[in-house]
Amino acid sequence: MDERVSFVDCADGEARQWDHRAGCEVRAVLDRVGDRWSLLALAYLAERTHRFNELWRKIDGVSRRVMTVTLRQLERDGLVRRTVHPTVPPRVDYELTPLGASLHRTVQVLSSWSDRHEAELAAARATYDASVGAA
Amino acid sequence: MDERVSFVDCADGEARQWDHRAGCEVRAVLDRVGDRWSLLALAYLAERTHRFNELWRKIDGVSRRVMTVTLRQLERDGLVRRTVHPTVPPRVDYELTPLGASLHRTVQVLSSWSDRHEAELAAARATYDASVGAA
DNA sequence: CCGCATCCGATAGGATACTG
DNA sequence: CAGTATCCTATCGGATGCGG
Repeated sequence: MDERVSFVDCADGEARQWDHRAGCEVRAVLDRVGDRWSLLALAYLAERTHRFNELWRKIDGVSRRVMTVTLRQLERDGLVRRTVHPTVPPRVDYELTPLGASLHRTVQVLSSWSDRHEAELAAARATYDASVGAA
Repeated sequence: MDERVSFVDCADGEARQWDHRAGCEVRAVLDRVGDRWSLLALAYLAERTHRFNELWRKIDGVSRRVMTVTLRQLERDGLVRRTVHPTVPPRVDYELTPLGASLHRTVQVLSSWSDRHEAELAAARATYDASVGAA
């Protein structure tokens, strides 16, 4: 039997910056959407197309610079389509690609897990912290 | 109809450092296992119980300090159980809790998505980079 | 309106040396 | 063996101001 669990071992067709099979598959996703804002942007765009400022205001808390960077990364990965309307003033629409929608749906599974188990996590933390404080 | 997608809107029973409904549920998970090593540790522990150095050597690339911190966090969240054997030399076993195993299984869904779509992601990036280089 | 450039602080995480 | 302590760097992301 294999000594490694599935997503640990991987084909690593293309070398990553962190070599030696570092949980390649999941990491590939997490390295993209594991940051603070990507998933949130994905979520809003899953509803409907948004303009830049529109999205920026909804996510309020992110700086414009980071909003831009985030969207660019998502665009680069083919998760989001960016459409520039050459009007005055300029108008840029962001919408999910089918790939992005697919990822969004997949992430909901994690979201759902979190939802179902957040009480357990909180309880575990409380127990742990108590035992540490007692010690 | 609701203007927000499910995991964007949340009860936020407990305030987070980043207020205003920041994709709470997914973030709750990602804030724990979204780092560089947690998922990898989870993966190895899903195979079987490991001793500290055993795990540390497998994940090779992580420093001992960070390995410790990572495992402590997982323990605090109730995902990993830490057992100290009062022997000489000391021996500490780490194993997944049922909750940890559950999370691991859930994360595999993401892993699987990444597996199925990594080609598309790579293609999208290639296209994007080419169009940027051409411009 | 959109987004880039610059600056700057916070933090994750690596290297190394030391301890029970 | 299983950590802890200290130091240090790299990266992320916020603030602000300019430019098309």
